[in-house]
Amino acid sequence: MVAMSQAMPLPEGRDPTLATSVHRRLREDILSGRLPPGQKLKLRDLAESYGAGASPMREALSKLAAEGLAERLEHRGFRVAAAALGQLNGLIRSRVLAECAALRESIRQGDAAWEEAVVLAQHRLNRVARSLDAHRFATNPEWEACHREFHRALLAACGAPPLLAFCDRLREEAQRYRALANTVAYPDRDVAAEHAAIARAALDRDADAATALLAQHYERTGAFVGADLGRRVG
Amino acid sequence: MVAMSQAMPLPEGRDPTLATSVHRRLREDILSGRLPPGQKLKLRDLAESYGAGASPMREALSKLAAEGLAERLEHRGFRVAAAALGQLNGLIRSRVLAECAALRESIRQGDAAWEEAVVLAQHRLNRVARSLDAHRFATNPEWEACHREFHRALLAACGAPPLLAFCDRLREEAQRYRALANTVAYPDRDVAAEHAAIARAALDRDADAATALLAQHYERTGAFVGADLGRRVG
DNA sequence: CCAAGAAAGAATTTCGACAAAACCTGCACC
DNA sequence: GGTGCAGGTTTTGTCGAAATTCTTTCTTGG
Repeated sequence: MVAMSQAMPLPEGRDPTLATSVHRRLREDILSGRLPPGQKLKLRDLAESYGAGASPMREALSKLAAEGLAERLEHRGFRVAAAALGQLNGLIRSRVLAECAALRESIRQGDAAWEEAVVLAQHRLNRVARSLDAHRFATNPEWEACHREFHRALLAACGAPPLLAFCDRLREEAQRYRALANTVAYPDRDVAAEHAAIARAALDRDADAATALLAQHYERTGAFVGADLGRRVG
Repeated sequence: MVAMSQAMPLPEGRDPTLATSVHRRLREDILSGRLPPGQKLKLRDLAESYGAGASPMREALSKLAAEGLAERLEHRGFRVAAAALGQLNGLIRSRVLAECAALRESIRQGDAAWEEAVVLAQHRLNRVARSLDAHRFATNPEWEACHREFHRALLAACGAPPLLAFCDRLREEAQRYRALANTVAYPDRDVAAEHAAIARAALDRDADAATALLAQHYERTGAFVGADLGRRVG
């Protein structure tokens, strides 16, 4: 009964509007790096390639611009958001500050359910291969999803939904930078061990250690990506 | 030469597009409370009242939805974002966490220019009346602007632009809640003294004291607004 | 030869009308 | 008496073309 009354009147994404569908696809293309930073987004071409009119396209672009994944130039159209070294640094610093604050609060407030969710997320992350190919690095979407869930689980108990949404957005943008650099960067540090250390510190309610490890985790990744980005630009 | 080359090719907001113009006005109407939370936003009515077609209106609404000031319901149009007590609490907690993190970093990194900017912003805030009317509370836009600048100046040196942008957004949303409750709430606490205390602690590089005061500052305001909101709803 | 200006070309933005979905109302039926 | 279904109505979402703006190119004068 409950299931039915939930399934029928709230199908959520039952018949997504063309604008939102295009928005999702376009976002995916930007995050994956298929649309490179700075690329001009011509309405005509996009409309043709995505099979939509001008209105839904424009709506999607406007939304992307509000999310920071595209830039809008008045009367000059849209382009994919730039990806410069300076912006990467600001992004990483923001991530460290925001996530450490959320993690500290999560550790302070988290209950047993939160602990279990962290344990579970870490377990699932460990059971998935990071790369689809054993020799060459090829991003595994499933690992990416588990990775995201793990980090979200850590912060989930902070009781500040807007902050969590912000962390999600930063995570997305960071994923974009990683995708832009990933053909080269397959650093052989032990990411799983880092995750384990963070999880343990969090479960031990050692906020100082957990936040320090988390900050290190992000700054290290940022250094790799930044090095590759810098090499590519100049 | 330099002045001319700066004035001509980068007039920034020279000829704002109709969509952005409408977006600004609509946002102002939501933030000021003229459009109450939950209000249905019918495209036809809006288009008529703002003197624009469907396309720019829809684009503005889409942007507002991405910013969190409006909600989108697929195939069911838009409505002004809700303003419930639970959301207010999450908002305040987010503000406290994000701004305290930014302030701590700002205190760690701020140089002499940052100190001077803080002093200046506080001075300017003190010279403006908080209410336009001495007897009854009537929001003074100039005071609001100075208030915003003061809090921004405090965080400005943290070196994390995305985090600052996030704080701006939270500040806006908080301003909306204040506007929704302001007919009643003219608490006679000494806000100027609170600001002075925060500024002094920051300039003394006492991060613990400064963040504690800042958190108290927001939580106190939140308590007032929340009390009024609760009285109105329940 | 270089600079400034006009005109053509291309792109963005906006409008008005069309199609599709949701909503409301009234009616028959269990 | 309430439920479910058909009708019309309102509202949203989409398309294609017009209007405006930007960009580029070509010309003209110094």
